[in-house]
Amino acid sequence: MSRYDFSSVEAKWQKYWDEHDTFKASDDYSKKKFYGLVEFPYPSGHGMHVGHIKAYSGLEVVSRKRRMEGYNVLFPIGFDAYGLPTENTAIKENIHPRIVTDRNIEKFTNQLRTVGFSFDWSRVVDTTEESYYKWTQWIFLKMFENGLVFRDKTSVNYCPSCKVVLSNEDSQGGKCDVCHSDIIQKTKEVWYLRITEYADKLLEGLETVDYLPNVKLQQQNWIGKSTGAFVDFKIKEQDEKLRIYTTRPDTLYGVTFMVIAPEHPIIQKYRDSIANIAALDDYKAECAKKSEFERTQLVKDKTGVKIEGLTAINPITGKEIPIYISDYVMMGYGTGAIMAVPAHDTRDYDFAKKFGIDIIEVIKGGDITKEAYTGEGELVNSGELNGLSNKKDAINKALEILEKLGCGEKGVQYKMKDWAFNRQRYWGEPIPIVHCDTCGMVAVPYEELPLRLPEVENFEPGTDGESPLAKIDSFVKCKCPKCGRDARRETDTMPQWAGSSWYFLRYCDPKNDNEFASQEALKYWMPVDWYNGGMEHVTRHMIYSRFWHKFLYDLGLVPTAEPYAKRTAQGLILGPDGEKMSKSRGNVIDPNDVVAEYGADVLRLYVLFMGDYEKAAPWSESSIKGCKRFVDRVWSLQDMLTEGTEYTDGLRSNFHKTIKKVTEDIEAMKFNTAIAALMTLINDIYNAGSINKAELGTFCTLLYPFAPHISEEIYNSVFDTVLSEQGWVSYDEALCKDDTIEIVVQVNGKLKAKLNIAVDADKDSVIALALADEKVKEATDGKNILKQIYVPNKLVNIVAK
RNA sequence: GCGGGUAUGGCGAAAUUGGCAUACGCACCAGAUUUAGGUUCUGGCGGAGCAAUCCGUGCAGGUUCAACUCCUGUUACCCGCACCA
Repeated sequence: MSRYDFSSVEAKWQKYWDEHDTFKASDDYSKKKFYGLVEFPYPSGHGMHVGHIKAYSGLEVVSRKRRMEGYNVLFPIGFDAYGLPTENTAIKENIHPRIVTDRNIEKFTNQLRTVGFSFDWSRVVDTTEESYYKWTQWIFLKMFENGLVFRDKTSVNYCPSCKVVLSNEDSQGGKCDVCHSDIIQKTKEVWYLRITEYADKLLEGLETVDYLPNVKLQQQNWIGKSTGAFVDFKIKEQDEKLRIYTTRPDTLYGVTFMVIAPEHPIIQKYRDSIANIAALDDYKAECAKKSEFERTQLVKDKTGVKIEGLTAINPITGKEIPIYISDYVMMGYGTGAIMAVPAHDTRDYDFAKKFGIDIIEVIKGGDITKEAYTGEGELVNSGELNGLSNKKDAINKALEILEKLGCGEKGVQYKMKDWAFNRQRYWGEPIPIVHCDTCGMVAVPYEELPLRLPEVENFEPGTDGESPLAKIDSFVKCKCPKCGRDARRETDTMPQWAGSSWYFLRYCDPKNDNEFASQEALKYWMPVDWYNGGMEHVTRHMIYSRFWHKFLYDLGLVPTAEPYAKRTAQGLILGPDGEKMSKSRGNVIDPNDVVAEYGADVLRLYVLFMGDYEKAAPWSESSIKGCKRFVDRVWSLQDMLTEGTEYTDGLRSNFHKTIKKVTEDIEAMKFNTAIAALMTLINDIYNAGSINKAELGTFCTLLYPFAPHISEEIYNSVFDTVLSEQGWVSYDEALCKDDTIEIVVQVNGKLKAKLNIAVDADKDSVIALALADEKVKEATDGKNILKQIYVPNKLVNIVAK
């Protein structure tokens, strides 16, 4: 057999699949279905790197296997094409983002096709197409209609480099998600989606889905539900109450001061009666200047200013308590005010030490002269709460007292905040709202959707966070849909997460002009049976899309409460240097180069063989050669081909075992060991010296999900039929076992001998055989045999002393 | 600081979940084929030792006939959140 010419074979089968619609999902809703979803890419100008290939290869293998198992498979792909990098390229090269997007999508498409992924190319979605974003706007208006959209003027995350307002999810770690600049806080009126309204549903829904434990946990932590109490403290000098949130109302007797955020409105309200208002203003201004990063670096060194002129009264003890402002209390969480219990909270403790405030122990167990005690213990110095040592009981009792006094109640808080939903940029979906002086905010009528993105000369954002759309008079000036008077259009656009929040629904029915997808299609295809993607999206895209989905579910527009039944994640491919792949490090591996040198099958095999699918692993230029050799050895199997319609005796159990292993490993995403099993099998075949037709057919089938091109080619040349149109192979559990088996004989746990025995031999005969062994005799000579352990088909252990 | 994870040959990694530690691949060594090899094939390959044997899964203990696997403690690295009251 001549050398394997991978490039012509791969091109041949890609053409065949394309022409025969091999991977097109059928509209026959009577079949059993499988919906496998991978995160659609953002088509950047750099093209894909091998990390994308790994991300898609997992479900690619599963999907190919599922089709052979008789499922109607939906395995779609699309492009999440709105976003800043495209717009920045457009500005730099002075061309329209549409052109940049089309160019990039073409590049990505070519790359994906070169690798031979079995996507249904007839269902491609592009979030920037009118036929798609029309429905993104439509869902937004539904939310608007249902009170989930609002505007608020508060402190927001702002990226000075990108010149946009960012959501909390987009500014994790105090850095901009797009350009990694430091985020600053700015007071601005922005749009919000009321995602917090769905916090409980998002949390509860996690109980019903099959996500990786890690994915669930990160979402739980991100939502960050905490239960506690709101407590009202009277202000001595005013007819006013200061409301705080605490998780430990049982420590109320230990409160020796209070802290409110520098931005707390009560300061403005009573500024005339605060003696040191100038000092408070100065402190507040200083805090505003600090970046998120600086604020978190100063954890130990607490700062703050005492308010002269406002004093709180402890509702339970009646004691007077001073109030401070400090930046360790955030306006964005709870009520922006806390009761400080320095004896039992490390932050309050640090603050009290610095400002010389009393520290009163109310929970026994620690040494509060040294540090705050945050553990559990018996309550002391706490009036009627004294003696309680169970935390839960103490909290309930405290709540009871507060409720009786009418100055407190149970409360729940979430770390998750409402979703800042607008960006001051061009390349996004226009927000379909009109501002009318008479009617306020008015929705663009549904029949006018899509509200098209207008043509612009200049995509540069304005200096003070103003969208480029604001400069287009013809876009901005409009009539109010309600009253017909002159009005202004909203000029901000949606964040890039909008389009990806429902794309999996569109795949079910991508060409529909009347609905975002038909109920019939949704009922059949949803939920997504298996979703695979990156860990970096579990607290952004996944939370957002689950929120949109749950909203649509509440309106009766989608059939399932959760969009994804199962979610897994792939590990990163690191550069050959072990560092994260990035353009700046220059360690990016281009899949096109790999395909050109080794072929698509080798690339596909290698990204799955390199290690545990869920773990990060560095790319190795030399290791990939092992996969290349394997593919060449597969090709050479044709040289040892013999006739035969059944497995030969010497290889029968090897084949059954390998079918079982590969079948199970694919389901468990253990692709590396599945491929290793195929390598072991081919070594066995080489040792046997020949392979018959039946065996080669099975081998090609097992290899097909991983390396479909060479599998199709060999199978086709041997059987003259097309492998991708055949079924999956089965195995017989009984035939996975050999007739005789090697078991281990140990004496006192140390390996002494190996025995070949019949499978399922009885205990007595095996032990007799073991005791007869020379080495065993030697090791047990002159000793008492205390115990004989026999694990069937595994080992014998003789315990002797 | 809190939460989660990982640690096994020179390297990437396996181990039926308590039962032969290192499958499979890379690298390396030896032999064969080849005019030649960044080809192919065969064999070897945890450490020490001539050997029998001993030691060996981050470290220290423990449970067990038997521990990479379970328990206690500890160290290092990675990821997520981070003054969340």
